[in-house]
Amino acid sequence: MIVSTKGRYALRVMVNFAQRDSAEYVPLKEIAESEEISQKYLESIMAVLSKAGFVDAVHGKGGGYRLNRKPEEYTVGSILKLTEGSLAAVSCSSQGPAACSRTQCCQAKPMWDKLDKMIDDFFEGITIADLLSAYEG
Amino acid sequence: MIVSTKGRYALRVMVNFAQRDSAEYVPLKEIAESEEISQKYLESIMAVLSKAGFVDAVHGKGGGYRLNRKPEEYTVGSILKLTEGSLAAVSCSSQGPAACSRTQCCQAKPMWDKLDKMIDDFFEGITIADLLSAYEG
DNA sequence: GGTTTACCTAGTAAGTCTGTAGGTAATATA
DNA sequence: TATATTACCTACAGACTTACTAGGTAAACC
Repeated sequence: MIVSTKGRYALRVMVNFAQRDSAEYVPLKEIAESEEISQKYLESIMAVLSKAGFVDAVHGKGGGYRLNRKPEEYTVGSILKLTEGSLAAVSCSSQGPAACSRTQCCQAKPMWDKLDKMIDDFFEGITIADLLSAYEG
Repeated sequence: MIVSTKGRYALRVMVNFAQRDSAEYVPLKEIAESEEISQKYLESIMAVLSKAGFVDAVHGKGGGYRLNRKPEEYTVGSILKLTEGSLAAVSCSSQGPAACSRTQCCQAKPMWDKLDKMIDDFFEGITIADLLSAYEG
């Protein structure tokens, strides 16, 4: 599996926002109920989206969250990379602690690299606006 | 991440076999040392490959494992699906306990389906023979 | 001051990943 | 027949991830 509930919930929430009046702030509670997602769990997801500047947030009554760009300006890739951390097909090809010592001689490396690029291109080619209009590829 | 060490080890082992005399049986110990994989962990992977008929196995001295087809007859997809269980991009689109109740109205479903097909086509289009000859796509 | 909202830290039960440990069964060789 | 060599089997375990829950604090509005 490449995309967990965290990324999928983030996408659903962004689509939900996109379906509403773009000027209106919607409280987390309302989104959570509308999407049947645990309110507390959704908090952690909204925190990520808010911190990254994907949504505006205001406190207090009448507050909540709203998109700050047009739906077509959010790629699915940008949302998934933000919430999932990485969309890499294998852990070994990345830099860092999981990096593989056989990278130099790995006969599968070009395959993983090509797959990573294919997946990235795929997700970067789809926007929230595409999902809104019942995306069919 | 979509492919864990289990699947990657399986691929490496299959490539290792393909580089040897196809008639010769190679003991697990030798493969494990050659690939620097834990012998005990590799046992569990070979058990899967053997049970599925991907390799022949014989007990006793002079025994071990060997391929029973030509390298070009093993797709990467068949090996990964066998060892990983599934290559699905999301858990919710599959049948079974993880199935999503929103399948009917899910606006992202066509996207996941298309991605799954893309990944499947990708892996089914590459064979062990391709990896042998330094696959470059 | 009180309500409504976002924001923050911490914990946790269940599952997965990556192995280990210790045996039994089959085959070849002496 | 005895012994070594190999595959095969069951069970466990520590670290990590996933998908939450619990309980607060801070900001904005009335």
